[in-house]
Amino acid sequence: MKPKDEKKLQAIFNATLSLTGQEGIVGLTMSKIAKTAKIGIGTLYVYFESKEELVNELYRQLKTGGTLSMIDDLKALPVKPQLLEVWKRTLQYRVENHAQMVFMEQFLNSPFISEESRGLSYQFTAYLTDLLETGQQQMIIKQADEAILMNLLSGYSRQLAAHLVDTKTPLTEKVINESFSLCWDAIKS
Amino acid sequence: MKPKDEKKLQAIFNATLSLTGQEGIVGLTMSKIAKTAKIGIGTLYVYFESKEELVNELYRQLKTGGTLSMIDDLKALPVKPQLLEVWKRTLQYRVENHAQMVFMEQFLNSPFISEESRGLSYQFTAYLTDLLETGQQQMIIKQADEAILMNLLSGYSRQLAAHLVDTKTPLTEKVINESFSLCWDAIKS
Amino acid sequence: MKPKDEKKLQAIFNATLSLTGQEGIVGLTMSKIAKTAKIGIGTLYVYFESKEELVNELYRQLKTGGTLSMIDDLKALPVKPQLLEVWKRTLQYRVENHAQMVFMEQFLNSPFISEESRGLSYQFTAYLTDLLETGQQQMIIKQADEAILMNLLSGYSRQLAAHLVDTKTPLTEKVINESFSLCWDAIKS
Amino acid sequence: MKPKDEKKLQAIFNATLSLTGQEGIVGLTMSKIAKTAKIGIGTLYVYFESKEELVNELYRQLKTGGTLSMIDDLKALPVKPQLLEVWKRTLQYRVENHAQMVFMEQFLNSPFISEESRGLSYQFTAYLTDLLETGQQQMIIKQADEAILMNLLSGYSRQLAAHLVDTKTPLTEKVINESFSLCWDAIKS
DNA sequence: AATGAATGAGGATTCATTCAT
DNA sequence: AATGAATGAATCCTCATTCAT
Repeated sequence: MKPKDEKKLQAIFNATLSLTGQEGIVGLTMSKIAKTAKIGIGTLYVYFESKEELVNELYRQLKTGGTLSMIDDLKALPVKPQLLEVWKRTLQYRVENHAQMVFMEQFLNSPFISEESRGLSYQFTAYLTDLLETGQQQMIIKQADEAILMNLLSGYSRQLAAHLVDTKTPLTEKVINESFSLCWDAIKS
Repeated sequence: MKPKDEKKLQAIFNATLSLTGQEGIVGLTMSKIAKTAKIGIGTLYVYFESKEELVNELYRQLKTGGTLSMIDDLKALPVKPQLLEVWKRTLQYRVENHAQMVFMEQFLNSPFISEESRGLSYQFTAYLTDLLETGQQQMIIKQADEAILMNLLSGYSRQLAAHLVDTKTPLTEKVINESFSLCWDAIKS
Repeated sequence: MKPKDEKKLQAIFNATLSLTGQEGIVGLTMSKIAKTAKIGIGTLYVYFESKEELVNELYRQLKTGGTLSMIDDLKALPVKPQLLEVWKRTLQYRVENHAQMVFMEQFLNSPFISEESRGLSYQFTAYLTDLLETGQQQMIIKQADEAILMNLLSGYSRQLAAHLVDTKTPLTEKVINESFSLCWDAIKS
Repeated sequence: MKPKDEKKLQAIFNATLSLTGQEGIVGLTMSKIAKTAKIGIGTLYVYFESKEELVNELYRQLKTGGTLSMIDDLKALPVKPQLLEVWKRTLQYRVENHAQMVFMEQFLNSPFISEESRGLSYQFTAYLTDLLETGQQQMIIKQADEAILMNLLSGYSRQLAAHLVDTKTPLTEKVINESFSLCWDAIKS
């Protein structure tokens, strides 16, 4: 990759996200991306060697620039408030960046994904697992297998965000608190 | 659909599921399906008018023959045992039929899905919503918005099953009970 | 060819003519012929070894059963009345059997035509040439090259019949007489 | 149509005409056209969206660039000399451009023809009808129905040209004059 | 660096023909 | 004799990628 123009790069990524939202990753073609990004097809190949590279690069950017980046300032908080804040931010991010979520999900099941990209999937999980472990050590979270706990949080968050977007329900404080309350009741010891 | 040979029809569906599991719905081609099902490409078009029809028909069959069919005998049970049994069966079904789950998920985000197929998505949800409502009337389930409750169950179940398959963890009674215990703590009033 | 059932054979020919009239010889398929003739595709191959044979056979039948058969009783007439009668019958035949005309024309330009079929094209022409020659010997027809005369008659007849069918104009005595009058003025010496 | 390279466009049209001449419009395939025009199949689709568009576009070009364009300078001539000149030019054009004539005829009976293309068919006819009407007003042409007159001219011209090409007879002045003489005798009052 | 015309491998679909019933 | 399911070669068309400008 030899990014020359940051604006063009963003236009390409935005076009890719927008098109995936509309027709799914199945209908994604290089010429549509170029047209939507208002550049020539040839130019696309100046920025990315192939469709596969484009799509993996976008995935990497979303992973590192997305949920992962939003937790750095929270690590000092106690477990429950930290979890609430993570819950809130994650829901917010997922609702506000639905196109990104759709892209990532479809990408994970596509033949385009590289081994390297697949590795990225688990970094946020790792953070959450750590947090839950801390809670268990403090005796405030159930002593169940971490995967059992983790999957509730991540699966619920994913599904709820999708539901809110699908039904165009706004993400109010009430929804955040009610849903987090369920989570907490589920995992607290 | 003009099913002439039930065995061939099943071979086609199995081939489609198997291929989707390997390369995702993006990599699904008619010739691969035919080759995997050990029939001629032309034969595929004797059974289905197009790729779209094939894939929608398979989805319909999975929806009506899958989770939906497993709940008829439970409706007499009290809410909590009924929910536990549904939880158990759903997890079991999802773990044992992972290819089907992957197919359905990818299909929902593909450009192949017809309006009619999209309508099928919500029947199991409707059953669960009913059950939760009954629980609320009996004052044993939280008075939260049903979507808030529903999404926890469905999102968790989906994620947990995927995790078990991914990590090749067997679905033991312990896992079923522990995970259901989380669910129940989350939604009980 | 092993014609077993004359009715079925005619049903096949009628279906072929009807379909050619609707979509041209380009859109002619064996399965459409079978469906229109209300027989199984397999049965078609009991009557004809191939599409090519079917279509050549039909052509032969039209040629020998059509214009060629209508002139036997006229050969005794004097030139002008004979020509008028041929003109009349030919126009009538062409207007009433337009589907046949379309089929023959398209067939002549298709890759299906066999050498043998191509030979059939010229029998009617030969009769007309003879008749014109007789007229020339009797000094009532111009001493021009026969092809020059012939092509006027055949080209005009073809075009006029097509025009009448196209504009749904009925073939009245007036039209027959006026058009023949033109022909006669053209070729008389 | 987005003509990028005029030479390539002409190569495509020439290939199409040549192939139609050989095997008829039935045997016309996109890959044969590409191969004959010495371009890639994909390139064909840069110039034309579909086989149908290609073939309709060619028809339009032949119609507007062919017989229609050859009559502008004649409109000042008196009726008979004008008709003779049109007769001559039309014959010449048809003999010299036989592939075009075959293509247009087959195209008219193909399922490819669009409504728009069908409309083009009648412009030359309209010119001739006008000319004949003028002749009728000047009392030098028979007062017969114009269609009766028209079809003789057009049908004869078509047939004669086809005959000349078929028998490889050169189009001499003698042929032109003799045939026109027949026409004139037919229609003069 | 930017472009888009050119390319052909690959995908969906059709259709003449075969063959077991 | 009659049938139509089964077949795959051949067709139309798409799309990732290249390359000359």
